[in-house]
Amino acid sequence: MTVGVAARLSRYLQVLTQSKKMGKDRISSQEISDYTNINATQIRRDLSNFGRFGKRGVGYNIDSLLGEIRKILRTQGQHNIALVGAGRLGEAIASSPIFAEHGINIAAVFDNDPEKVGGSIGSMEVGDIRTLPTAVREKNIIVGVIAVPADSAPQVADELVGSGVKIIFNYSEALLDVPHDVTVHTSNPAVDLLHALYFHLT
Amino acid sequence: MTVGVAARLSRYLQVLTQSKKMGKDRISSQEISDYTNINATQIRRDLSNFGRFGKRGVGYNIDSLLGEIRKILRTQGQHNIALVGAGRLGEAIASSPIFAEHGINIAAVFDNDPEKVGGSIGSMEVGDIRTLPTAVREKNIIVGVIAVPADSAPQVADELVGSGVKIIFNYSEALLDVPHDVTVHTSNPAVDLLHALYFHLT
DNA sequence: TAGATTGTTAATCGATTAACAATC
DNA sequence: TAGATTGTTAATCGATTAACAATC
Repeated sequence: MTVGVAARLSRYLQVLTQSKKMGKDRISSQEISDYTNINATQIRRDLSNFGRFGKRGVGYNIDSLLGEIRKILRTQGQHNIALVGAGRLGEAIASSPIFAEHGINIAAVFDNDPEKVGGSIGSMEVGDIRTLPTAVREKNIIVGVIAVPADSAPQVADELVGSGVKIIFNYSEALLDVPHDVTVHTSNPAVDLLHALYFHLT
Repeated sequence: MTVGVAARLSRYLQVLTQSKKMGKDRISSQEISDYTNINATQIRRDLSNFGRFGKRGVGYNIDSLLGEIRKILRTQGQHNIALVGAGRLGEAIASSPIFAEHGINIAAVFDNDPEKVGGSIGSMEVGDIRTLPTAVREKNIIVGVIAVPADSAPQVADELVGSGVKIIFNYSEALLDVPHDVTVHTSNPAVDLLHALYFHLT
């Protein structure tokens, strides 16, 4: 499977999850297209790579399609992730239902500020960053989320990599140097905004 | 210009901005590639569409390339945006330097909670959501950022659209229905995480 | 000069789309 | 049956990559 297909399947998953919440029980490729801006033919083609999940003239059953896509993406189980940074952004991430909804469990929160260590975020205690390696090993964590200011981000990235984390979500604007077997996703709303503006102005 | 090219140019801009901060004054396509995971040939090809900005054997001058890309994306000036939601996420967004660095100015913050209206975020006063249409008109705002819980997001989207906003950044997991001339970018870290995990597990 | 890196060509591959028969 | 929507084909387009001459 290519990167593109997996990324799109994840987005279908979100639309299905939300549509289910809104009480719908079936959906057409055209409806998914309206929400994702992905062409309806592309959606049907992506799904038909893996089986015949729809009913002609009717659409897709939301529950059964959710199950099929989860099976394809192997996101049935729980995944533990570590959050580094107990500031405003860290709090916002920890309190968001977005992760839990997709079986992603924030298993540990860390900070290097002694003022914050020992405090709590949601129901979790903020741990000292020096206990990161132990937590990563014990809780089988492969994903780390960086929610610290840009100037501390490179050091946090080193610590995550040193602890054995293989996927890093970087919410700072810093550039991170990591080994080739580690994946970095940098999330920068300003960058997205720039190209959205470009097309608006054109 | 296609969507892809504009999106990539925006990412080059981020790498250049950060590299400049780190004191570098030139950069090669290979270095940009290391940070973005975009193929170096692709980067050179994207840039050479618009001119010959590099020096063979040397690379690109960071200052001059920054200027060229800003010219191409027309992001020279200031853009005013409206932020709706003065909770933890709203505060995190308002206090982040990411937007200011790219000439994006958070011109107004709104909330519907009377407890929060009149309070301040950074140096800005939180306005009543009912004053949104006036602010959008007076400050020439075309971008709205939604940082409220999913259940209020659809209503906020309606109010933004009604006020004349044309680009919405949605940080809730809600699905938004908007007219065709309005662009919605939904930012969902959990969705990104799912497909990152897929490739790790494979 | 020798080494490095751009700019560009040519070839390949995946994404996108329109169209429509199949069928619920 | 009539209407709707899937699954699939065929054609097109843009992205990606390797390779390398040009040139700093």
